[in-house]
Amino acid sequence: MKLNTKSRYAVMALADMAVFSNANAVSLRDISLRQGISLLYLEQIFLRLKKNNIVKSVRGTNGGYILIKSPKELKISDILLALDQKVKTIGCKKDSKKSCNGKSTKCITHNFWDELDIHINSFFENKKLSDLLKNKEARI
Amino acid sequence: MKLNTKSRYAVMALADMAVFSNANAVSLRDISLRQGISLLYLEQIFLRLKKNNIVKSVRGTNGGYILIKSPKELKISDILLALDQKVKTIGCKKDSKKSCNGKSTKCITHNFWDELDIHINSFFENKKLSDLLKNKEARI
DNA sequence: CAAAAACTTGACTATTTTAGTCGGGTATAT
DNA sequence: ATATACCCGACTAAAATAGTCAAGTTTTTG
Ligand code: FES
Ligand code: FES
Repeated sequence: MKLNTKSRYAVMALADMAVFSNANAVSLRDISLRQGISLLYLEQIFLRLKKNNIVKSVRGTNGGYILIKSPKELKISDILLALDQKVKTIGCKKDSKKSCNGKSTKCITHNFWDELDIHINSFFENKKLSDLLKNKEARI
Repeated sequence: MKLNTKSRYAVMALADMAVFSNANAVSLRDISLRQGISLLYLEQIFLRLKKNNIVKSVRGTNGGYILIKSPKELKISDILLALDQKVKTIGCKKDSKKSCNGKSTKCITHNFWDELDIHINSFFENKKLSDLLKNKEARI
């Protein structure tokens, strides 16, 4: 039950932006240096963040990325969604007629996994990017 | 963010046992047929459940497995633990001196992931196997 | 204008993890 | 005896993941 690194880095990078942008664009190069994440990897991640309207870009010298929403408004669930990091603890589709084992009825554990998904998703729904910044001592 | 099938099948199989055992041992063959899980795979799973004292076995004809605790007492977290399905949403070790990016201080997001782990683990801690059986209509 | 900074994009690959199988056991009830 | 059912380590194919590469385009600044 692990989160993939793409999502982890995305949250990390956006948190970095929230701290270090002073209404300026933040370049991936700077984030890469501060957070120790590969620049090439960040590019790939920000491509998706941009496509999903989490950030907007400024090209050219002194360019970089800018958060579209304020950290107080940006939900962690928005970030994960942008990276296709769905919280689906099992493969069985909620709306499909087929159960996880190919039978026509839902299996004995189905409702339980549904509850789990809701439990986890609500955590991400209720957390804002700004919530991560509260104890700034923890920052690098 | 997915649960692996081993854990999923383990919960499913144990729920099956809770429903169909009448103080008798339940054979893997029966579980396999009822739940549509490969017998060979079940054997591998129950090996671990046995080693971790979730079930005990009865060999020979009419043998099978028996739940050690009652479904009311068996926590889902116990089951996951038996299968090494740790809920560790990131790789960073809690107690280690090293952060996720190799630096000596904890990264900006560290506490957040810790909270997430606690959130998910408490869900599994508070659910008992018997909780899955409440709406028996859902069973196959 | 030239050059550097920085974003854009798709494709590509090595590694790791996962899911599931195989083969050859051993114990026990009837 | 023999069928049933647990025991156990090793093995493999397929999928997911993490991360790289190559070849751009755009904009600022000297
Ligand atoms: S039918 Fe949905 S999890 Fe089994
Ligand atoms: S230091 Fe623990 S998650 Fe980054």
